[in-house]
Amino acid sequence: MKVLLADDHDLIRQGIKLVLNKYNKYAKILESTNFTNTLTTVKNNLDLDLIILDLFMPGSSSTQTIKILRHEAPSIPIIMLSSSEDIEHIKSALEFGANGYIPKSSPNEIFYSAIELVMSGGIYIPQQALNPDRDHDSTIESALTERQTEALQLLAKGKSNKEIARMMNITEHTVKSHITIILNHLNAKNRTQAVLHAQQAGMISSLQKP
Amino acid sequence: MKVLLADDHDLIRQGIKLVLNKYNKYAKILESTNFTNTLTTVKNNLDLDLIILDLFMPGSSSTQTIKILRHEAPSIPIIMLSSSEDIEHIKSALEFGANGYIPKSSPNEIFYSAIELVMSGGIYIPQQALNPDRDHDSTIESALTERQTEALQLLAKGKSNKEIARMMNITEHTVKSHITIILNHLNAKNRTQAVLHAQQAGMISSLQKP
DNA sequence: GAATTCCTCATACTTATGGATGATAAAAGG
DNA sequence: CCTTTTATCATCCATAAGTATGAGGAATTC
Repeated sequence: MKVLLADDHDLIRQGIKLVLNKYNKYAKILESTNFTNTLTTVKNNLDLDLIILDLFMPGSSSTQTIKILRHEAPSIPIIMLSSSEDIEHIKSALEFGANGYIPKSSPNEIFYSAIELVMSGGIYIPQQALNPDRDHDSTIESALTERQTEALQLLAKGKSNKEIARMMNITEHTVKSHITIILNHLNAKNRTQAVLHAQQAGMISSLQKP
Repeated sequence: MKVLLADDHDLIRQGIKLVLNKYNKYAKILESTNFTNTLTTVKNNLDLDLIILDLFMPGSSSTQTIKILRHEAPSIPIIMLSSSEDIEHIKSALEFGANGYIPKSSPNEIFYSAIELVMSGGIYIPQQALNPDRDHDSTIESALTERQTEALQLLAKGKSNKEIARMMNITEHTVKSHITIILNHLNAKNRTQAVLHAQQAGMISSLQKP
């Protein structure tokens, strides 16, 4: 297996190399740290099995990079890497021909799996690219108290005030009090917006069932 | 982890159980071998983490099955299984709300990885399901009509009925008509749930700011 | 001990949502 | 031509959601 690792951060390249080596002990790993370097490496190694590409690399915009690489090597799978979880960039990367996108914050298992699937010809789209990210703590979050946060979690499951009241063992009145504060804090005009904003701010625990 | 394994072939269920057990030693695996059985099991176990569904099972057509299951449990990930690699079937399965599709011929590693990724919230699309025009067909839409879909998009931005009415150039009455149908279709009790279910089903262009 | 914050509950009111039901017109398809 | 689907609008009604305002008790902080 021959992989190109295009990222300008030494540390990250190091980490990925470890993962790749676990995935395949005999993987041949090429590296590049800027755009021109990446491009020439690709041109000279059209037998690459995979390109792992940082979203932000000196020398070219992310979409441009993908576009050009796709043109040079239409059949080599490209996995995008990014520390930021900027949704627009992810979207355009996938549109321009990337085969997968992996947030750098992904646990190793996800990383393995995504590489495996993309190498086998599939496309992997992570949760974050579908629903806005939820990993970084926000300034808004600290503004909500414990009970308010509890209410928000239930709100974010689509529960009604009555249901929330029952589940939190308080009256509907109190729920309304909480919700009003939540709406204000999230700058939302109604509960649906509150949920959306909360999702965007990463304030909602991810693995819950409605 | 609680998984429903819906397949009428003993052998296949056996094999999948092995894979699942490797994936998670303590996975609780339910089984069903026909459509009605599958449906009741789902209804009685809305806390399922995953449904693995054979494309061809006695009692219902494949798309119908997906459709109905999606309706009953809009937020449970569904992975389709199939021995045929009929592209049309794969496509319609994905269109009707499956979160992933795995050919039975897949090597175990792919199988394992796909389960992992779908469970973590992503969508896995295998090579077979992709045609030349990859940007056009990746939209996962449902049986909602055009105007209903439009309304849903606005709903999913947290807009009120009044706002939706203004933006769609119709009366609030009509908006309500649309929304009522949307709620039914998504098996949601209120608009917030509708948005959540639609997000899960991949029915919203979720890359938009609220 | 006083002030503050949080949680709780309450009343009263306005507006939003959602369901039931039905009518009309246009378009599509047999 | 007839049927079905879709989109539109409508009325009536019940319930949900949201706002304003205040008040009491517990815990915390100053």
